[in-house]
Amino acid sequence: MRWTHALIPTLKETPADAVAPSHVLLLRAGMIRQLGAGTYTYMPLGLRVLQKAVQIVRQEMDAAGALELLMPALQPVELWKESGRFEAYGDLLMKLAISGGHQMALGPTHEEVITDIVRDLIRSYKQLPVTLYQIQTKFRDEPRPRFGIVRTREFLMKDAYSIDADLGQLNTSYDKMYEAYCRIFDRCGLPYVIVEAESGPIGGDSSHEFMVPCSTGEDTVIFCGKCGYAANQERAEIGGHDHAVRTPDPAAPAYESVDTPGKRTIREVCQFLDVPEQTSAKLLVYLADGKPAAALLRGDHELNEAKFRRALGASSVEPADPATIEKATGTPMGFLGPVGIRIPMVVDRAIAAMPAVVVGGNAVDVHLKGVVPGRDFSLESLHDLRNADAGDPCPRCGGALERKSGLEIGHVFKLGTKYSKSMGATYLDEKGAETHIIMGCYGIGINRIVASAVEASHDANGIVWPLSIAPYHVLIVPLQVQNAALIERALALESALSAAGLDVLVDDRDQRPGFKFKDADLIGIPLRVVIGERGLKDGQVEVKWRDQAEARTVPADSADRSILGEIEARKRQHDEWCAERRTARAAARPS
RNA sequence: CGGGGCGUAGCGCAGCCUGGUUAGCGCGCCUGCCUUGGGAGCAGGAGGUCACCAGUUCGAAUCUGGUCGCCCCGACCA
Repeated sequence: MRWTHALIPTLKETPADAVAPSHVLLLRAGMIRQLGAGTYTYMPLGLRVLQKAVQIVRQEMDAAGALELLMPALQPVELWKESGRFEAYGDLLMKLAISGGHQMALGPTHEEVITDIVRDLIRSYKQLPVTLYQIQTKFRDEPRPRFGIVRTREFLMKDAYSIDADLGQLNTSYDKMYEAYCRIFDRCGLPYVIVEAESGPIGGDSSHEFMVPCSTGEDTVIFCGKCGYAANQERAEIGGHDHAVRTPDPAAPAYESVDTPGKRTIREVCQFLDVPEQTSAKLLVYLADGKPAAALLRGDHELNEAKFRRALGASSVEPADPATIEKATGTPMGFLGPVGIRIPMVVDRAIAAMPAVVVGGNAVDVHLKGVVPGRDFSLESLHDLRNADAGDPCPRCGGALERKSGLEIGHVFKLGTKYSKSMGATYLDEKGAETHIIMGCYGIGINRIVASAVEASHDANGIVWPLSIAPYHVLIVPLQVQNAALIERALALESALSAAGLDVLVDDRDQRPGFKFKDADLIGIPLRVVIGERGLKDGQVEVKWRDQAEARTVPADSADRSILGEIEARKRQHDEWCAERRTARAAARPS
């Protein structure tokens, strides 16, 4: 492909709206172009990267035995009402009216559609297990699209669904997908980590997310450098609770009531009373399955809603609004406390380790000082309720946890019978008994493969694509394009390399060398071949890898063979690395 | 949905506060000359409903009100 025919609109200046490295560089490299908030065009160069990622995903899904199909993005809302997710998804679901006044939705995911297919077509245990997948555009009315193609309203997703007869089959299907994901991201050259993820109210015994650590990541990963424990902060447990409960000091004085006019937040109260936030506690009121319930946490800690939900045994929790709070407790928000509270309360373990706390007085403009946990309020319902954070003890080994941000590129998830029950998907087992099918779902954000590759691999000059998903393998840069012999040589080299199966771009623009080199670095094609009059005089062309500082020269007459050799060697090296990782995973897997 | 910022040429911006010829600058684009190994130089040129609507005014990019759009922080995120 010649650059002059390729429509690669590179930009020298950084577009003002772009902040994240992947956003800036993909725009500047002419790979994407914004249409509106959360909607992007993939220009030819960007589309090539996307399609290479698609191809890798498809190959590994097929190799794992999954069957590809294609479901409609346009779905009847009735299906969503049937599963109960019409309400649960809320505004995130894009709805539209079609002719005849019918309500339709643009699919944000396809559990409902797949379950609808399966309940008709799967009748017998003999048809199981089966895993189906598709690569398709998804729609979500994101309240806040951001970071370029990281979070958009329309995106390309590979979603797979395993259909199994029992838990044993589900575990096998899940493990296959897990392994396929490792192979996919290994092949894409992404430095991913696998973390335990919150599986939500569905339960299910496991869920893992594949994360690429980077500053634009929207998730927080909590990990232990000592034992390798890693979890999404939504999921991460906190260790070392065994000895934390403290006996109330019998000599402790009674608590006292203090006036705190207008001081509602922890910060305001603590500053007003001149005490550290770690010595205060806050009472948060939620609606758990519609009924008020409270969580008591240390003032500087964050509530983890999933832990709270599990502690209450509820299927959903949501923050109560101020009016509801006042109605349920008799006290407006800002002055709530555990002493004499009238609604069910669970207490975070950290509270039990405190000798005395500052809390709300359950009356306007009143807080209480010197309240003793276990004496002035009950510690019967003690749970791990807060978000783990850096410095907390690891739940496995007790070492100090650390945190970093990560970009979620894949998620594997055991659904169980959530959809087969709500939508009536059953099969007949060996004994002729009607049984609910068991499902798993597995997603990969294809666009995020592209974004995270850039986040993980770029420098001051531009993108450094991994060979496997680079838009082209080789960029040939003829320097003097008016020199017919030189251009001819460049095009001959292109033909030879293309014939050998490589993707080749030729920068045939009539520009100064510096200009072309800058663009070459920006778009990040792995191997650059410079053909100039100077080198050609000595029968040499220059070869330089994007990820290496130094260029080398090779004889021009055999340039095709040496370039092919270099690319093949790189590929082989990467394949071997992938194979080693596979072997290591297989060895680590409990049989 | 709350807070903040911004909308002037394909991109980056100035002008607005203090209304007044033909709305400017840099990059990019077109033509020519010149130059040719890390985003050159000179000359000429094309490109604008100043986001939109309404108002104030003799006169609005500029002042007022409204609408829309975009970005950032937060909330939210199967």
